[in-house]
Amino acid sequence: MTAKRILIVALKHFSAKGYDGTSLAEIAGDVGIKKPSIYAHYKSKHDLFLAVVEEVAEDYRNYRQQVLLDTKTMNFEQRLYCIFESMIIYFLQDRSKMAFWVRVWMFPPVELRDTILMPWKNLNTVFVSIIENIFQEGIAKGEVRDGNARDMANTYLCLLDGIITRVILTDDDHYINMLPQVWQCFWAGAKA
Amino acid sequence: MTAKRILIVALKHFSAKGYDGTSLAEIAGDVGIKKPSIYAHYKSKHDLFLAVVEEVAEDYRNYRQQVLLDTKTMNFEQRLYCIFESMIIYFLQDRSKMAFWVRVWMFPPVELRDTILMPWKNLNTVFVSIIENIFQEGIAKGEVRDGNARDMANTYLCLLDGIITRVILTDDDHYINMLPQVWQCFWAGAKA
DNA sequence: GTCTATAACAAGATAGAC
DNA sequence: GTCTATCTTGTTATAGAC
Repeated sequence: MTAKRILIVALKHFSAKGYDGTSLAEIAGDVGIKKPSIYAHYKSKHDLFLAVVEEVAEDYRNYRQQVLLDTKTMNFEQRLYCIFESMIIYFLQDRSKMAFWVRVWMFPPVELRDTILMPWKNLNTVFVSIIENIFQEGIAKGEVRDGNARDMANTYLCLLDGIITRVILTDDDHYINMLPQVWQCFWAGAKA
Repeated sequence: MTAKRILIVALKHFSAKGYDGTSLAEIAGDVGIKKPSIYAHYKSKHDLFLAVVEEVAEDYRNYRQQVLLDTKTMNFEQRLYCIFESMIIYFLQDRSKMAFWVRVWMFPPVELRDTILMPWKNLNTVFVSIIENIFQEGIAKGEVRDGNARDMANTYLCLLDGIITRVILTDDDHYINMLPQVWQCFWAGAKA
């Protein structure tokens, strides 16, 4: 199906050069068709971009849900680390997808900002709550030190974002290799 | 000086809409001049953009150096937290500058990628080393738990990046308010 | 230094043949 | 569904008057 091929190529271009930096002619050329043919599948550039966003968001939702399900029986540290690692691996396995993802959420095209950001904020709020609950259970069972579960969840997610941020800026596997050490620092703390 | 006014307005537009999403006509209009007048001060759009990058980088370099100097006499936790907080405050005090900064380093315009990223990588490497040294001293003096100083420095910087990332996505002061709690989580660890 | 006018071009989008 | 041809608009950039 041509529509799908356009979608895949569009993702690659949008992730590398952004919405404004990508032309439909480039996408068409890469697909092997001419520019006007795109309009047989998507009614505008906006429309194509939103389709890519939806595709990527759907994929992410499914993956995240699966990870949360697969780790359900683990103990707290194991589960938190496994979720942590899985999210990094998800983004690393397809750097185009990762770059697109981060670029869209941080710097969406102005005209589409509200359309795009609304569902994401919800997606994020849900995730904070889930992680918070895991910390809460950990505290209740004595596997996590006493403290505010929401603060811990936010720290956890900031650390996750930070690693993803730095992974985007490097081409090597430096940050995936030091994941266990970073986790160890978070888990054990810095205090003597 | 008109050149300076153009620079300030350009920063605002580039940070909100990116390089490709900003036209010289918009900038000129906001400054109160016509589009061709910009060429009396900057020889191209590239040139103007690079001037903004240099301005922002210079400001950041100076600020960071000052912070490192001002905190030199503090004890380790105090100093690490103070640097941490200062960097967040720096970006919060001017959200335009923060957004521009992050956007440029994460998603520079493709044609300027190499020009822009080379000096930044160096800027970052230096910072990692400085933070690593502080952790190293902390370990030596027993104020920081025994461990790898470089890993701690990387964790520290990932957390910093993560907070900045999340601050960009929210309009309120949520993340600056919970800074002490996030720091507490990092410093004390999550382990029971 | 700033302006008007304009060149030169690339972009998104549409019409209509096949 | 894909093409060629075309429209319209917006872009960077320059020429030359004031």
